[in-house]
Amino acid sequence: MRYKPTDAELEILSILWDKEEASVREVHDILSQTKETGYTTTLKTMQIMFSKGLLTRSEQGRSHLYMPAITEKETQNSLLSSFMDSTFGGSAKKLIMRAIGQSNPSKEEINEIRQLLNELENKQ
Amino acid sequence: MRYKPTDAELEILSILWDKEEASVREVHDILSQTKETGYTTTLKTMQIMFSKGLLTRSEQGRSHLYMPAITEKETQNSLLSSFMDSTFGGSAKKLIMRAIGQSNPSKEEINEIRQLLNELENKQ
DNA sequence: CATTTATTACGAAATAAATCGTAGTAGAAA
DNA sequence: TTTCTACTACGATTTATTTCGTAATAAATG
Repeated sequence: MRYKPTDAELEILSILWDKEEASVREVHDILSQTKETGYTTTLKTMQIMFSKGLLTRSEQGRSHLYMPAITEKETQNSLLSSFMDSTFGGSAKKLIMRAIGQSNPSKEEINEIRQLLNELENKQ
Repeated sequence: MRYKPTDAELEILSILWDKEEASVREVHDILSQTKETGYTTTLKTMQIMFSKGLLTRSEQGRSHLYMPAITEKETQNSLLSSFMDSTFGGSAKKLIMRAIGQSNPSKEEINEIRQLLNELENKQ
């Protein structure tokens, strides 16, 4: 797949990953809580996403019900890898260390990360 | 500061962070090793970056010597934080766990990350 | 049945980013 | 001195993305 959604597309995808499926109206109502935007803008963006294959849709009476066509995880992975390339010269370590340093994780989070490191080490 | 450079700008900044300072010609020669692009495109982009305050420059004979006006670290931090927001819903933990899982760190890298976690824990 | 409302479709404008061509010119080379 | 070369400046075009207005119409409401 490897399609890189734009910013506006990603906002809509996030809503749909959360709700599983939704009409343009529902998406727009959520979107407009945090962003000044017109209904037809949301509609048009979702139509474009449908035509690009980012969303699927089914007829629901006279309107449509939209669903994401790509998973949250594969999209995050693909965006993460291009972000890592462009901003951290491809170095995962640099990105990870910086994110840890910048985010001030709680004790619990630190332990979760430790556990993941242990698991990875055991697999090697 | 908090200015978010575009992709093309970031590529140029990366070269200048590495070389400290460089002429358009030098930047372009490096850039064109990995990317099909014309000299005046690089020039124009750097002029725009200068006018935005992303670069400074000094007269060097008839040409200019450009330097980054923002540091690598502050730029990475700012980009990291907006990437975290847009792609991982603001969750540093999710981003970190994913990056670790995806990157398959070596034993040495795992230990470096562990050490950073220990340091953070001791500070709390 | 007539009117209002909610929806889609779609063209087009607005905005942002990247690209390139041309003109002018200082300095180097012939 | 004349010609060539390398550089800047800058307008304009191209491409991508986002935004919005209008028309058409099905369904709901009065």
